[in-house]
Amino acid sequence: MNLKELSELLNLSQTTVSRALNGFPEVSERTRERVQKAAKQNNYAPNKAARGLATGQALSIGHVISTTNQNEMVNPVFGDFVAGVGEVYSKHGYKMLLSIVPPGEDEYQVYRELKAQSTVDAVVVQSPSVDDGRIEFLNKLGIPFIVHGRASECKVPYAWLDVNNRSAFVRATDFLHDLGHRRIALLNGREHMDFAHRRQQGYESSLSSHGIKIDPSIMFSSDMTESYGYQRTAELLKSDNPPTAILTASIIVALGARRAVQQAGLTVGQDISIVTHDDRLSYFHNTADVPMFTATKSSVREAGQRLAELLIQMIANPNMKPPTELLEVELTIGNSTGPAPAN
Amino acid sequence: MNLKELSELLNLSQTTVSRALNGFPEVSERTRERVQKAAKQNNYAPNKAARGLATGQALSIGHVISTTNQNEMVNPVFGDFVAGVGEVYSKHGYKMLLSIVPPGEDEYQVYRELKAQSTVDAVVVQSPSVDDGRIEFLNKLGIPFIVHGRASECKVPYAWLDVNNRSAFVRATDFLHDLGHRRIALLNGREHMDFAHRRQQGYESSLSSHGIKIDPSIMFSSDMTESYGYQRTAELLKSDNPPTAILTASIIVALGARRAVQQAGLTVGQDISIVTHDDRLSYFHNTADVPMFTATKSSVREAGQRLAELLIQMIANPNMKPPTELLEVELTIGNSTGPAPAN
DNA sequence: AATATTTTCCAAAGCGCTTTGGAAAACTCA
DNA sequence: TGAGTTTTCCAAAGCGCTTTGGAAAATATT
Repeated sequence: MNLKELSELLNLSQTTVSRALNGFPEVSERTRERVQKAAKQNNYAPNKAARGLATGQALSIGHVISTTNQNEMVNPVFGDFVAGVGEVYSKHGYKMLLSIVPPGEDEYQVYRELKAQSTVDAVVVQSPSVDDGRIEFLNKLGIPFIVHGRASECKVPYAWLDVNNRSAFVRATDFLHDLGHRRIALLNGREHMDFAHRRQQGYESSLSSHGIKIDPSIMFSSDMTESYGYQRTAELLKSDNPPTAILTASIIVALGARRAVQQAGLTVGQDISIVTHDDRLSYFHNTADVPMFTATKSSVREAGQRLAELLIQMIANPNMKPPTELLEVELTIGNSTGPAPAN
Repeated sequence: MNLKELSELLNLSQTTVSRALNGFPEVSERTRERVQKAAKQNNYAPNKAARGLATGQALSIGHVISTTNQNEMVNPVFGDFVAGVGEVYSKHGYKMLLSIVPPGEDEYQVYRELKAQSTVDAVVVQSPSVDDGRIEFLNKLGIPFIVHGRASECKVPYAWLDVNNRSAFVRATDFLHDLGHRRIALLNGREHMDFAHRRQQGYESSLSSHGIKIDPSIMFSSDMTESYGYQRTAELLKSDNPPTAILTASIIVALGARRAVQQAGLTVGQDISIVTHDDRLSYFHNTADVPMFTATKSSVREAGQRLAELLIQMIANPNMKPPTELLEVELTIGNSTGPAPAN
């Protein structure tokens, strides 16, 4: 069923039917109701391509995921982020267009094509690195976009929504310091990723403000896997001067760290404290009465929702200045921390 | 730059330019090269809406994810599956269209709209339940689709690609039996999910064939979270008649189980054996020289790739009978299993 | 009753592409 | 050389929608 058929069925012109459905004022309520009812009954909906062609809008938002950079899909955060974003898209009639860049192909070329083909109205940039080139590129290309995270070294204005990773890790480190910990290890994500870079800044800033010297030998940076948490922690525990506390970048890493601690016959929260960042992923409920881990929490799903809202505002209002938003984390005390051992 | 402008630039008709770019034979090689070069230089690509309108093809494939059914996005497998699928889509010029159904809204209505609007050429059905209604619905709706998994109770023919979950769990259980284990617990996924249902069948079938009575008190079914693995295992270990081996549905659950075992002061692979299914997610490398867990392995990413290829074949060839494909798993021996304790 | 104003509707253009049905040009062959 | 073939190209229709510019009908104003 297309517009022509529907209008013939109703003995109306295509214009009137279109206007009735799109809420234009120059059609009587009686007619509008009649049209809407018929559309529903006949399961009519305007052809997306035709509508897009006529209006110049794609009603789609692009997410380009590169797998050459293997880290992207290592990202367990992806599912929850997409769920948050997509929910809001749906409410506003937008579709999410996911483009996976196969290994060996050029991510920028994908953006160029999206632009040339008018496939999307805007794009979302995920997992920015410290000096992410996509921001400058997309600005030049002239396609509206928003970044989930930031790129520290990028000084031009652009739209972003980020968690305050720096303050989160300041607070986490301060918290451990208050418990008497003086030797605190850091199991960070890859350091070229902006979020990891900022967390490290927070960690170092807190230590410095308490007069503790920064010791690169207990600071690590890697993909955030369980075995990474396990390996580094096991090594640390065996070292000459083991830490009394560990700061990890994700629950997965924290699980690995905990495994190493237990295997060493020590108790988490007594012999060794662990604080982790927690993206509140739906399959890691760190939310018992007393949570498993003391954590800086921030829901990646809610971040996605908010980011989508900002982006849709930008599309509706192309001349607005790029919005930015910084989300603060919540520090929740769980079972994984306690006073530094007397020693 | 659109087709008209490009053709004027080249002093050719739009037809000729279009044909040159789309590989039609009735244009000379010299002209074709000239056109292709100009297109590249001017960064021309055909407008997607216009092309879709003219050809009747959307060049998009839909994935509809319902969040009312919270389990879907709890699914940590999502990211890797999408990566596999998307890679293949890209190679064939397809885009992936992700539609998140917000809580409280009707998933079927989303499919109806996709159909009415001709937004997609086909859809992928993920995470089918035992009696999944989507299969019958989509058959009636008349939109090509393929299921990742199967629906045991659905008897009409439909396209699917699945892992042989039954045989996987037969093998895993047999393996434990061969090691002398007689009391084997099952930490399954939600039982209405088809994959979980089939795994349970495999488990039960193996036990029965060895004359072991099935004991529902050591069989569990839940969302596959770490704390689920931990809780159930902790309880099992405290029970009167604890198992000597545990079969888990995912690495995440296995990690929880391992935590409980260690906390009870026991050793995995000695006091208690664990076998898990492993979807080979990119952020859980269970691939050391000797892997952490003995596991039935099957890459969800590769499954996605293969499934995408099947679906694209179906689109190209609408009358083919629905393809089906069953992937066998690999059983790899890791550190988490050993002979049943003498006792 | 005649005119002005508002409400209600429509015909047709245009969005950018593909594709049909030919025409012109170039080439064969008798 | 003239008729038939092939190669090379084009004008124009059509995909299904939105939207412009008016016309007809209904209502208000003098």
